[in-house]
Amino acid sequence: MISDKKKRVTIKDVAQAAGVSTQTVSRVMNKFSYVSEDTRKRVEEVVERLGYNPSALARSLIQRRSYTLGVVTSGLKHIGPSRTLNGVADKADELGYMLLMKELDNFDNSRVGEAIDSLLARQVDGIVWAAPEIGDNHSWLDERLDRIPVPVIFLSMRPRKGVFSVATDNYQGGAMAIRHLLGCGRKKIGHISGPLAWWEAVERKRAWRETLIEAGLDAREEHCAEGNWSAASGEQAFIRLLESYPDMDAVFVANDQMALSVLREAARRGVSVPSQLAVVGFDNIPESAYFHPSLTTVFQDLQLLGEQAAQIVVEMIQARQQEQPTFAQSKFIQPALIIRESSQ
Amino acid sequence: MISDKKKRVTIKDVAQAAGVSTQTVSRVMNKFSYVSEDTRKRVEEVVERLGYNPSALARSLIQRRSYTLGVVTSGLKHIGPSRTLNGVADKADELGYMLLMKELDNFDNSRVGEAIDSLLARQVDGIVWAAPEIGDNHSWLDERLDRIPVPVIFLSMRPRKGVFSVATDNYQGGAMAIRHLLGCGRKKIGHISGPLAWWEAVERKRAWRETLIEAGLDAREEHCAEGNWSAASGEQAFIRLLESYPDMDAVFVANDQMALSVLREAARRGVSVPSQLAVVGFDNIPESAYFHPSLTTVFQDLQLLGEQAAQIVVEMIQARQQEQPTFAQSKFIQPALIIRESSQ
DNA sequence: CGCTAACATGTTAGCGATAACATAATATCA
DNA sequence: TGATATTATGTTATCGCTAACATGTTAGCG
Repeated sequence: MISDKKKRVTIKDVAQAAGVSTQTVSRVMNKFSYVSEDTRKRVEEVVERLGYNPSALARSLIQRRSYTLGVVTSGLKHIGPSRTLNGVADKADELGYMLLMKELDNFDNSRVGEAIDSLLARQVDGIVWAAPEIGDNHSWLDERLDRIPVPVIFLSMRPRKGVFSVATDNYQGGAMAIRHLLGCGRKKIGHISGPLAWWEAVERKRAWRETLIEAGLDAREEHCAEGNWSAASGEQAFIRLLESYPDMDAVFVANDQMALSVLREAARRGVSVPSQLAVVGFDNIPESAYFHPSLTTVFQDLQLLGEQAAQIVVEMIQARQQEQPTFAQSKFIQPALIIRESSQ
Repeated sequence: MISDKKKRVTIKDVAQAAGVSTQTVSRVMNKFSYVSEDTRKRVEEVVERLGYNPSALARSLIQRRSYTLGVVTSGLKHIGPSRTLNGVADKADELGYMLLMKELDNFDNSRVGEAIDSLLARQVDGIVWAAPEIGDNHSWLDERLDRIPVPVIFLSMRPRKGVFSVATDNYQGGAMAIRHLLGCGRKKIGHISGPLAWWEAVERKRAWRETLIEAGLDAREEHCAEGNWSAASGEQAFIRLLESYPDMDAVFVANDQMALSVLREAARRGVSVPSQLAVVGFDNIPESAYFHPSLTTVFQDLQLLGEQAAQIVVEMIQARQQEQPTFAQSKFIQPALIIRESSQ
């Protein structure tokens, strides 16, 4: 295989071949400026013939904008984050932006600065921070955020004053699940939470506790077990919960994967779902409709979450372009309860 | 919120503040060149103080390389493609590359040119084509590929002469599944395939047919039903298959999601798995270990697939840099059989 | 017919960095 | 001690494009 040493076709080559200035070629490529029909035709022909593809890089450099968004993700191997990324990608594409990705797994705060710098070095016009809030992994924000010269939007983050964010309304989702179980006549509702370092897990658990208390029922710590989102951890948590809360008649599980384990372990032990134990999950992964029994769950639209994030950050970019002020907002996306066999 | 109108700190600002030339600053930033200890200190201090972050854009322009890979993905909302992307991202990060993403769902070949151009316009050093081969969606390759001036590697594509590719060995995976079932004494093995426009689905089906024939057994068209990878389609396919092949004693299902439906539908109809019907899936999604019964499946390492792709494309880039020739190769990654309850 | 407005094109400068070359000071060695 | 190598720094010319300004040409109007 012979390596092609063909040089890149530049605007100069086109200009020369068409017998015009580079500026004229630039005008043809970017429309909306005075070029005679005649010249336009001629230039377009040359462009076609030489296969000219303008360097977005050079353009970004002079225009000081790249039509590129930076996306910081984490846990991409899980379905949730990749759904979100998909939403961001779709909307960005629709709005004429590309995505520059930075995966940031198990990160300590020291790697954050690096990640941001590497995005900014490439002139991204805005940043979508799609790594979830875990422990204090967003603490860098206080001292670093206002030194970032482009708009940033955060996903799945606890609302903060002066910061743009979008998240599923985890509290509402949890409350819906519990109210549904209450509506089905259940009174002893346990909870298998996600890892409580996660903001989202805390919110779902808080919804469980507060909704039960509002209804005048018990929500003690022994009625709850903590998992780490994985099916394996769900099994363990369920086993512990069965011991600490033996007469429980329903369980709200913080995600579908752990709920799957609950269904299986219940089947194994001859605990009948839903008659003896009602189960409600969270997420609505595609498989959950095909669990046995099918799983009642809280649907969160992560695709939409991503789309909204991209939309908002682009609006922020445009506002800044036009020197309009923007006002930080924390947006919530409402989840929906999907009732299936496991709860009734 | 007042918008910061602070200008970007450039190499010139640093040079001026430190009382040296921009070239010297450049030398300090890039190491490995003669700079006195004294000057280096001074410049580094200024860099720190002003918060200078060199423009990768400007550097890319003059160096004609961006340390960025283009990734073309498809179906990111599914777990498979995002696992692969995760692999690419991890390895790219490790090798000092960033990722410029282009999502290409339901694409016709006309959008392909656009996608490639938009990546090339941003000077990507290489391209990872992670959109699977479906129908003739790779036909553009013949006439376009050698006009792409950077290395390209294709994932999950039928091997082609003169083209770099990496894929799971789907045929081997299928063969493993069938041989395992034969080893368990099954003789009437049905198949639920993926959509046969997909190369991967075709390979798995071919493995089913040929392995059975090698063993002197039947593999007729009525023993097979086609799904579209989704759990819903799996259910339908299984129902059809039960009619066209009523005395089947095992079924090889082309992915785990469809296999999940098979397990559920079997349970519903009182068909006992594995005693009456053995089931083997493909993929090893995390949930499959927690199906009831747990699912025997063929594990394909998509993370590794992505990593290998990134690794190879970077090697190609380096080879080209040093004007070494490269020789196209089609690489296969071996899957592994994971035996669980559903087959024995 | 002269004056302005709209159209059409070209020229120059510069985005922010590095390559390539030039220069000067110091160190090393025959 | 002069020649050569090493170290340290600066100058100039791009990379490929567009902004900003300049200049000409044609059309429209009172």
